[in-house]
Amino acid sequence: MKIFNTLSSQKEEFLPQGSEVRMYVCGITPYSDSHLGHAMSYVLFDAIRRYLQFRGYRVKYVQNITDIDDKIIDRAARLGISAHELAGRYTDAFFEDMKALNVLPADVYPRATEEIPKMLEIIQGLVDKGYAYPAESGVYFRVRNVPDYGKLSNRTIESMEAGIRIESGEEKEHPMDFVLWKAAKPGEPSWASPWGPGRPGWHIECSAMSVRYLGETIDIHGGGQDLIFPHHENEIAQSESFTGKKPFARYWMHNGLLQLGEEKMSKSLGNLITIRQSLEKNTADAIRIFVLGSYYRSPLTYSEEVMEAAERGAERLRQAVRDETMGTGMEKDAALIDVESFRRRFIEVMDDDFGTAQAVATLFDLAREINRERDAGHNAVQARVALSELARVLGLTLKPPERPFLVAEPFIELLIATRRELREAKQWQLADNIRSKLAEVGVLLEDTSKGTIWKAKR
RNA sequence: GGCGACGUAGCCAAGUGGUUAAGGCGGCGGUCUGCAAAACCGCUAUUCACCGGUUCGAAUCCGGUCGUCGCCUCCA
Repeated sequence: MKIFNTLSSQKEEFLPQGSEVRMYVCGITPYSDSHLGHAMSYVLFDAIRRYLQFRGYRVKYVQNITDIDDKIIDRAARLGISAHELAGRYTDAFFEDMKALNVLPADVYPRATEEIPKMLEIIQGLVDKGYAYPAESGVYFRVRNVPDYGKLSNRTIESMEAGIRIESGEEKEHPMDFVLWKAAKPGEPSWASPWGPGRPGWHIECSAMSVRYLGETIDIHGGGQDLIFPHHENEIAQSESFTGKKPFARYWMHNGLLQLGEEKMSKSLGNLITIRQSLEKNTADAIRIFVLGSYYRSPLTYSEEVMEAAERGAERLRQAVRDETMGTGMEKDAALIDVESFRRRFIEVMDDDFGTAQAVATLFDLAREINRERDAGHNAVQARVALSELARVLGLTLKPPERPFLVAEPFIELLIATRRELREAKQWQLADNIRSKLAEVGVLLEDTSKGTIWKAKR
């Protein structure tokens, strides 16, 4: 298996340290609803995790929740609630979104506010070793003591100095130094520390959680490309300085960013589509096909049209696995489909840095084979089982979408029965009328050899 | 300005030195159907932004030009 490692800028053979893959993916800051950019990242890493398990690895997956930061504090103050309450609310919403997207839960979701002791331990260690220094406004990391600072984002301290503006009142020894511990301002939530009451800086939590739950060297560290600098660069600097062990993470994986129109979809720009908005119009399978239909390191542009295409594709796969359309008198599997070759192809493309786009294409090809056999009167059971199984590795359920007409179902069935009688009496006009009227209210009928089936139009 | 990514059919998107350039959506024609839908079959890029170069051979490597995007500040 090969993985593109941001650290080396090339594909490397994946060799985990042990039988259990230790994986850390940067999580959210819960101050508003999560958007499709988040969905992209977490769907991807979910697929990676599922694939590693499919290949026989045990995986320990940790994802942090940054439940204290400037934006949470600001937003909570404006709403007149506590930062804790606000963060809790959006963390719950995030979990709901993930569940709806069929993202498997992480093994641990550590929250920043619950990991303060470990952070203080690391900060103290960094101070003791001379990698950090306290000042009035907080404790800072001394970037110049790290000779290889910039190795992940491919930049040097010198090259960055040019564009840096030094703000007045800065207490930092060097403009690139970053804060580990922020001294509390009046009215802000704070925790006691040897340097006075305060709260953690942004990067320290990931180091603390990573080390605590996964050890000093982890296998895979993932996140969006927007985190490469400064977040992951600083994580490396502080973690490796603290533990004295390199590398902090053996494989750094970064997904490309979701674009909306001409720009990146992001909270700060405000041009976003939330996961729940998207789920109102599209199924989770469609969103996953949209995300996994291209190479994860490339940027992906959202549009209604592309989502619609993904939805139709999802429907096509569902059609192939469902058995309502299979006749009862069909021959069972004449072993006409070489299921193993599809499985091999799936593994081959996924082994090459998680080629999900080609994996999805493999699913479509298998679906076509299944449909072809069905048309020829063969019930390709094994192939359909394989399609479901491989789809599940990508987190696709291929289950029919929820039918939103629960109460109306008996009436729909009644209309279908009436229409059947009309068709038997060759009252085509009336029968067609029922079909088109139902279509107008979002119920699509299909007359198959086994009878009429219906589905809800999304 | 520095670092990085990218430009493949109407749209999305694989492929990164050598058989007919994956797959999805859309479109057109056909099969099936009372008609549809779904499904299947066929067609839909002699060509991979442009210009040079290397090579027996390049979408794939090198140089240049044009264009798009990201990061360098909070962000998946």
